[in-house]
Amino acid sequence: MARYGREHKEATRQRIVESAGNRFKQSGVDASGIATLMAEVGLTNGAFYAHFESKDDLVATVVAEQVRAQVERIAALPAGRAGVEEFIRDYLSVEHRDNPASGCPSAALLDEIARFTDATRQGYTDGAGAIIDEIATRLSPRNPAGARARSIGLFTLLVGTLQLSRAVADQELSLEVLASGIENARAFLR
Amino acid sequence: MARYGREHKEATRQRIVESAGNRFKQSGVDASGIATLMAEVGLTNGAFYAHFESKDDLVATVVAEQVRAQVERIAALPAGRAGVEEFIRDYLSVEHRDNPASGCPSAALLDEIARFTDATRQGYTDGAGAIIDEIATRLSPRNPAGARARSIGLFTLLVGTLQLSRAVADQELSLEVLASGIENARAFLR
DNA sequence: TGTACATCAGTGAACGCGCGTTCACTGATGTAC
DNA sequence: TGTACATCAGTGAACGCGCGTTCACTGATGTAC
Repeated sequence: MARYGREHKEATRQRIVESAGNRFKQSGVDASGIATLMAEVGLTNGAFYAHFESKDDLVATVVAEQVRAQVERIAALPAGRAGVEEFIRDYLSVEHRDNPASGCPSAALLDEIARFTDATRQGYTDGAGAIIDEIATRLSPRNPAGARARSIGLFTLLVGTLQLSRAVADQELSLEVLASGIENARAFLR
Repeated sequence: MARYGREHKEATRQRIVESAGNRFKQSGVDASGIATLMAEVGLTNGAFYAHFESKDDLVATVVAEQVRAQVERIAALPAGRAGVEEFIRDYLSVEHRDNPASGCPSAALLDEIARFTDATRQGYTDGAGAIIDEIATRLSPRNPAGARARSIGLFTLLVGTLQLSRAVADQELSLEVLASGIENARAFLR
């Protein structure tokens, strides 16, 4: 339709990436069709290919952007272990459990990422590495390399715990899983 | 075609459930079509509906069967903590990482299970509860209830660790994740 | 023992549907003269 | 200042395809007489 300034197309692309990120985390990638995604940002299906080569291209972009955002969320926490404590509480909260669309992409998509394209997995890998580094630095600012194993343990524990709390149909068990997770995660602070 | 004894239909159904289980864990549920699944057991698409009401019905059956098999694998381990140690080593092995089709359904499917039907999630919940009980009994035979939090922690750590090792594109990082996981998992034995 | 019939697991074509992708077109705006 | 044109983000119909599901049919076997 209209002709816009140079920044307009980039802004539209960004809206697609963000909306798709929410939708992918909520419903899974396979269940999120292009036409639906585009309708959600107020456009029609055809416009998609002015922004992305293919759905795989979008998936790679979205995964990279989502995991980058997760890195930033961690980086924005208070310094040191206090920040990690806050992270654990937020991560294993009922609110996070019940709102995958705005939550951590690893919790929502990790087992699917192994089945995506190499480009997508590479983008995820870079972000996962940054998350591990960020947590390790907070666990042991003087010797982050020595805290890598614990950092990986804390991260995988959080992801597994949130996934399990979302999967189980029993509300009581779900809450027990979250509470146990907080307890278990704190052991990694030592 | 032929008319068979009473046990034949049940055997065919079981072949579908097992083959679908492998396929679901390998490629995901959405990427596994009925016609392909049936061809894998040497039948045509139409025969599927003599065995299951719908694909959702199959998914519920497969998830319940898969998680039940995982419970049995754990139950078959040596008694006590020695069994849990063996479980950790097997679970976080390169072989398990590279063969999702024959591996743990939680590692392959956990984030998707949250998006399945209530019947499927209920079946998963029952199995997950049995896994948690089984591990807790091994961690603390005298007081399994007191070991529930650690049992949940160990299980979620294993699932998250294997998922991450499968997702990352970097072979070195993947091995580091597995090695760290073994180290971290052993902390739950204490 | 031989024949007619009932059973029913499995066949395979067809259904409507939504998928990812393509493409000729639109039309509001910025630019050139 | 006014007009003609180029730009290009977005439109929307159409494509082939595989999906889950339905259904009239097949044909080898067990059973009844």
